[in-house]
Parts: sequence; structure tokens; C-alpha cells
Amino acid sequence: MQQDLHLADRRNAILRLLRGSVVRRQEDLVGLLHQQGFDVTQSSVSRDMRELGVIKAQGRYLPPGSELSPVQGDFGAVARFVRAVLPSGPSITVVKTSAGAAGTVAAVLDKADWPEVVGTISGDDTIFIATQDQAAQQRLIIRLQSSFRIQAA
Amino acid sequence: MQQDLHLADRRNAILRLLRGSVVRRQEDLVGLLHQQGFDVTQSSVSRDMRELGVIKAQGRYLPPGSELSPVQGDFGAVARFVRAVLPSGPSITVVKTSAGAAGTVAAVLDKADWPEVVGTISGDDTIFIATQDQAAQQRLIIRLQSSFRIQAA
DNA sequence: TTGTCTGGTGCAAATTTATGCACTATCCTT
DNA sequence: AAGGATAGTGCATAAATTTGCACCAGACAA
Repeated sequence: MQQDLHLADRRNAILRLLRGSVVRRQEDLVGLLHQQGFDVTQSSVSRDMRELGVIKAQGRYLPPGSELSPVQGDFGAVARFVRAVLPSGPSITVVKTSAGAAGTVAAVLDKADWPEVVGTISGDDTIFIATQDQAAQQRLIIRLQSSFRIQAA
Repeated sequence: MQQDLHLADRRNAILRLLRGSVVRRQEDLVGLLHQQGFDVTQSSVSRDMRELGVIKAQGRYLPPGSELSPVQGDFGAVARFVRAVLPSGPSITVVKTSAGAAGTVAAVLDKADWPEVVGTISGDDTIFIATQDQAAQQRLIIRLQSSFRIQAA
């Protein structure tokens, strides 16, 4: 199939468009492609998406390589300060952060107002989180690890 | 909203399920959740997805942190061997790979049979790709960078 | 307690996305 | 040159996801 310029060009255009603009629906892409002279229907765009390995996240389409940037709430912003999440006994969970960042991270946690959290206090690089019991603690840890994308202790 | 155990538990369960199984439709998730005792409809799952920042790629749902999806075709498998993509004049593009990997990478490229490629030859850690003209070369470079997820030269 | 307010939900309808089928242009093989 | 595969596509339709609306339960203030 050497010389199917149309298809190849269109797919490159799609990748470029996804990088440059916010595309929420395949129809949007159809419109943008039309502006650039590509006469194509949503059907083909749907197939292109699959072929290119395009990702849909937070309600928008993103090109394959793009880092899952659009963070998740405020967590993405502080995730890099979090060093570890460790249980201490059945109801206390300790979050270690880089120096001076505990307050910032704790603020985000407080704001999140998670149901399993009874209370938190934070020092310079450490946060103590109290949960009602071990079950809640386990849920909390799963959630923390997920939110900050860290590996299990 | 302190103590909405139901919702919090369900969302943690969703994250766990997404990590452990291949979920292609929200209905699948509804089924899995039912098995675990969560009585919920697809509507709520849809909302959970948005809230959790779940990603949909290659036709399946993935938890937020999960690193860039299960490769795209064969490219994912060899992407880590690719060191750089550089233009040489208006029609030759050079791909640098780790020692000994050029052949493997070239094989994948040949198999892809991209329209803008006229021909390729490979050494031990270098691949030369010939394109018809500069326009094709540019499209090729964009495509290579996208496929191998490397930053522009 | 009683009246408000708010978050979470299901239902059903609207919107989006995926796909079966038919058709065309090309490429290959003979 | 002819016949038979194949890829790419649009159309129409099926399948999947999102969303407006109404309702309900718990939290709060008076």
C-alpha cells in the first residue's frame, strides 16, 4: 500500500491537531480536518483514532505519547513532593514528603475531604493522617498511592 | 460529606478493578461491581470515571496513573532502543538506536510500510530512511517522533 | 423538630462513537 | 489483460457514554 498519501497525511494531521487544540468529539476533528482540506467522515476518524492509539482522558482526545498531564485535581501538582506512604499501627498513616512540602500536601488532602480521614497534622516533611480503623486505613492508603502514583510500600 | 463510605469504597473498587482486569465498557464495570456487592448503575460509573480521571485507550479503560498504555502495535516494543531521529539533507532521515538494535527497529519500520518511505538500510546502531522529498521527510519525522515518543531534535 | 440545602443517584433521552455492509480503486498473480 | 485479493471509505445503524431532571437522604441552622 505504498502511496496512500491521503490516509497518511490525514493521520499526521490528526496527531498535529490533537497536540494543538482541544478536541472533545470526533466530529470536532472532522471539522478541523475539513478546514485543512481533508474530506472525511466521522467513521474514518473513529478508525484513525483506534489505529493511532489515541487516548481519551478527562473528556478530550490526546495524542499517544502525550504524558497524562492534565493532572487530576490538585494532586498532580503536589504529587512530586510525596516520597512515601506508610501505615503506623491500625489507624495512623504517615506520608513523607520532600522538606518543607508537608504543609502544602496536607492542605490538598484536607481540601479533598476524603471520607476515611478523621484528621491530619503536618510537620515539615511528614504528615500524620488518622483514620477510624484499619479498614479505613487500607482504603486510604490505596487512594493515596493512586492519587500520587507511588508504588506500594 | 464525611462518611460517604459507599461512594468512596466504590471508587476505590473501580481503581482496583481497572488495574486487575480488562474493562472495555462501563457496563462491564457495573457487572464486576455488582459481584462485589456494589449496587450501582452505569450512569454513576460514568460519573466516577470522570471524577477519577480514568483514561480510555486502545478500547479499554485504565486507571489514572497507569503508564502509557500497552504499546501501539510493535512500536512500543522497540521504542526504548531508539535514541534519536535526525534529518540529513532534504530526503534522508537517520534513526540512531542502541547498539545492535538497528536491525530490529528497521524490521518494525519496514513492516509498517509507511507511505512516505521509499526505502531503508540499517547498520548496527543506525538506520537510513529515504523519502521522496522534503515534505515526505517532514511527515516521516513527525511520525517517527510520535511512534517512538521522543522529543524533537 | 422542622425547613433548607447539597451531594449522589437512577431513569430516560440526547449525544457520541463503533461497526456491518457494500462499493471502489489498487495491487498481485497468472 | 483478467481475476481475485485487499485496503479505505461512506452510509446507516447499533452500541456505548453522557447528561438533564427529579428525587431522596443526610447535614445544618434556626
